Amino acid sequence: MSEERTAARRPRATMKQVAALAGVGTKTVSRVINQEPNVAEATAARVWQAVRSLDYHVDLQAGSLRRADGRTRTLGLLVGSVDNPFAGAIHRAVEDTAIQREVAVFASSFDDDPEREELAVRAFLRRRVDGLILTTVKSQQDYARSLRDLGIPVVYIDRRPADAGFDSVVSANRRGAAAATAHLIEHGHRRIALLTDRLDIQTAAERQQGFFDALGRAGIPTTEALVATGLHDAAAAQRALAQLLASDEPPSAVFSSQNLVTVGALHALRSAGAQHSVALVGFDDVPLADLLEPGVTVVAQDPQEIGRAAVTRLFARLAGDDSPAQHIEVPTQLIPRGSGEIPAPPA
Amino acid sequence: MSEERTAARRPRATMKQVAALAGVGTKTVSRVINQEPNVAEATAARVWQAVRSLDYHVDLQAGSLRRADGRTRTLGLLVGSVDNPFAGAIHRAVEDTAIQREVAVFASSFDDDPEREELAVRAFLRRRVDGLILTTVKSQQDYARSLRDLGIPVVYIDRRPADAGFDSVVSANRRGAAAATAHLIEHGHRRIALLTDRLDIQTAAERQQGFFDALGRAGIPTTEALVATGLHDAAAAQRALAQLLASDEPPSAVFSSQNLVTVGALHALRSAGAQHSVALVGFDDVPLADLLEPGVTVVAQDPQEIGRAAVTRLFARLAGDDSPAQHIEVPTQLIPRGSGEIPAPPA
DNA sequence: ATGAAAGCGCTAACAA
DNA sequence: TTGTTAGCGCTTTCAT
Repeated sequence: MSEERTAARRPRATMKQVAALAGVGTKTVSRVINQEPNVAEATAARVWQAVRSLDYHVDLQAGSLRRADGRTRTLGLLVGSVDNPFAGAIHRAVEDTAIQREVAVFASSFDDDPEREELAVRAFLRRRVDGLILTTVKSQQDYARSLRDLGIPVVYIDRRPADAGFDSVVSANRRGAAAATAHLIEHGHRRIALLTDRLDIQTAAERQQGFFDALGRAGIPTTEALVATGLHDAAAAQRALAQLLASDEPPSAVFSSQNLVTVGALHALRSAGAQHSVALVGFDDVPLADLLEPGVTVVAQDPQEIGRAAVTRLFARLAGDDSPAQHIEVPTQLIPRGSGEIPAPPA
Repeated sequence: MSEERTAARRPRATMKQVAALAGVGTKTVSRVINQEPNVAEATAARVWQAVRSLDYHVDLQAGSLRRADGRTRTLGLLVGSVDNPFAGAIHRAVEDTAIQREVAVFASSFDDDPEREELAVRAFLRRRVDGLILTTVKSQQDYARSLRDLGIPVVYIDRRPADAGFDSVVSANRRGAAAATAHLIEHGHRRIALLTDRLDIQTAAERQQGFFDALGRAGIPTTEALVATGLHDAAAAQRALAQLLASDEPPSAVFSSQNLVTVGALHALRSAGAQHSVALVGFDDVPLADLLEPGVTVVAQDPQEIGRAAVTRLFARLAGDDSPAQHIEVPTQLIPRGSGEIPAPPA
């Protein structure tokens, strides 16, 4: 029988035990642990000694139950999927700021499912998070009233909520998409395909608008555009573009409005041997885009900055900032790498 | 003055208030909220009514303070960086299982810094997580005794801890690296460069061993190998390989032992115009590897399976499984895509 | 500088 | 089926 498994499972030491061992009251232990003033150095030393000897770890949860501000030093982050590089970069930026303030982050994925959005927010509430950074897909955030009434600050990222009274940080979706499309038009394209996600997802809808904005400005009738929507993953995007490419009047250029969709489009172009003849601009950067042949031209987002701005806003609210809600738009950047500069074939 | 900001900040409703409104005792509310048996349907209905009308959300933290098992329904996950796709896939797999059990996940990044590993574990302890899934970089997990004494189950991922008494789930690092190297040798290479991370990182050390295993089996003297270590990001890897390629006796093949290192190597090869002449096999898959020219041959890990196996193990421990520690090795898979099949130049 | 007592919101144990 | 009381580990308040 291994020693490990039969080892006594000692329960967590409590502040009371530490106090007893150090020969002080619990409040003094509390003062020492929380670095409050007015503790004699010798007393503090005895307390730390007892802490070490009992391997004591404070229970922050119990403390927050009684603490005046009621804070749990905890924060909830909801993203499409923690597995998506866009979300990963945001998450990291949020964490980097949170950790400095000794705040822990609950991260959840919701796959753009309205029901899971609701459930995730309620789960965060039951855990008494101090604040939230949320991606939303619902047209109405019905839980928003609860949050406001409870005074729990929320910053929306990537998409804006129905209620403009909440802070938000989003990319310049419409303008970025228009810039991407205009870039293709400048290279002579008129027959441009739009590959995009479900239109109930705000970013997809806005990027579609930007696409149409650019067509309109160039006087290209909307009817010439080839629009495939509802593409929620790379495989769907690949199928959709493959079909368009095989049609009688295939597009000479493609605007893919999201990172996974771009990946699908790249596969479709490659399968059709069209990567050097059909132009492509993607919204949101993809890894190794610069090493492909041709390089993938993208309108890059700045997820790191989105996360940073959001968490900064959140901590400002937690510090008592009650100025009007800010709606931050993080600029996108067109990065030409080759695929977007393929000219249209002569008419 | 906007109505939103002046809105009354109503404090959280308590169970007591719900009980009062429903005209029942708090224990009855508790029973209803927790779906315990022995509550009349009519009573339950009145309670739910009160819950809705007060917008009540139970405080799980307060509950766990008194609950017999003391569980917080919370779990800590420590990874290199939540921004790395390898970690993202693991995280997602962990979350998918956790959410089914209504367990929330704290995710932290530690950048392979031993000090941050220590701090992260202590932060998790103060939050009273029920269990931990940890990546480690320390040679000794000095916090491990605390965890065992406290009876907090831990599953290590990606790297094994010094104490074999803990469960672990890792990739077949040594064998996978040997397979990658053997693959290059089979294609005629003898002068092979190894690009790897800091050797105090266990995975880097094991993959180096695998590399040497393969050289040894092929009778290639170690002295012929070009080894660059301490490469912790893509930029460092790129610089290191660029230097090797510019030397008098450049390698004819490269084994890069980690995803970021592979990305750096790809850039270096491209810059030197050597992507079609110098062979490359990477450890851990990289996004779009199949679309590069040539495709990137890799020994793919299965992060999704690592996460799934780890969280499964963890929940088993939480359910009382006290069988001996399991050390799971998740197989890797060599995926030939072109870069690893470039033959050695004639001697 | 220190400690005693009360109580945060909940669940356990027991009583009715 | 329901309610009452105590107490989880901590911080507050107020005393000394």
